Amino acid sequence: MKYKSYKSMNCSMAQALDAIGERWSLLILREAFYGKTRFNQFLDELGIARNILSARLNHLVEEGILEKRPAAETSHTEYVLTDAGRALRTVIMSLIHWGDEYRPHPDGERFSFVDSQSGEPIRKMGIHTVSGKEVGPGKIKVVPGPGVRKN
Amino acid sequence: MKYKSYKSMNCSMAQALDAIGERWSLLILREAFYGKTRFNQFLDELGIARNILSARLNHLVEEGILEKRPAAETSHTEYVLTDAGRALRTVIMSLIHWGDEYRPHPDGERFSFVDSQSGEPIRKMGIHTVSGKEVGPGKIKVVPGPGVRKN
DNA sequence: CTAATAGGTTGCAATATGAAACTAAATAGT
DNA sequence: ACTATTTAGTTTCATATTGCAACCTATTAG
Repeated sequence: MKYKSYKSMNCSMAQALDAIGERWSLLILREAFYGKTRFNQFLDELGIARNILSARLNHLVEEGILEKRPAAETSHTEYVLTDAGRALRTVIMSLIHWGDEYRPHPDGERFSFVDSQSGEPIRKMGIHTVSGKEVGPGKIKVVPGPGVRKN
Repeated sequence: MKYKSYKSMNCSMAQALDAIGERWSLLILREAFYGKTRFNQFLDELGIARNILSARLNHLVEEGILEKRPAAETSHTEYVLTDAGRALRTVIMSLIHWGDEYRPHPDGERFSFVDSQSGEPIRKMGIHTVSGKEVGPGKIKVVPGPGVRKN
């Protein structure tokens, strides 16, 4: 991480990207969502180089997004999502929905998602007001809060 | 984009990341959402190098996310979001919300967002079923669709 | 006890990024 | 009309990151 870091920017998104914006990080996290936990599982699934995978996993652990620990009953290592990691599911789901719509697979949807409790399908990600009304593109107004600083 | 492309992966998210996953791309798009349209506006706001900004803008145009055109009344260039570009607002909003929560600014929220029609605040991004019920972390089940191919 | 698997590290070539200098065209000021 | 400034880039070069392959060590399986 010696390319210019986004950390100095006063922007939540820049902070997020500093944690997960490196090449491969989100794909690793997607696999973690799909239940993968081990070094070689990520390796096989993604076709990423070993040294890069190692660097990314370490970074995600440092950032508090994954936890590294010995797997129960064995001395294998496993990487599991923390709360902060699981909270990235909205980012991942948004990217998947965008890809489904604008970069579709010719044969149809690759995966769909359902609520594991009710079995009900998951709805396309959208932006809503607190009262639940959908907010269309271009209808979002930005309001500066107390944490804005002008350089 | 001559690093190994994610295009060959059969995953919607990989396709999305191929379009917007390069360094700086999402920050440029955030500025576009905030209403910036011109080369020097992006430059001043982000502190990105000129050559990189140029490369990213061209790539986003190729990917159909921005449109490059002469601004009305002048011969200046402007870059504006296409529909596909505007559809990325869920990704951006998800990242901002994650950053607000897990990488907060000590003085408080940097920006908040409201529906420009009603003025009502925008709700934290979440995952919902089609009937509107919130789906918690770990409650999402993945269902393979017709577009899955096993390498 | 031996081979295979898991989880790495190291070295090197190929690529990407960042900073600064340089262009060229359009606009603004006098 | 002429000059200075702004806009939107391109080029060059040093530095940083990525990708690939080989190597390594500790566990587990047979």
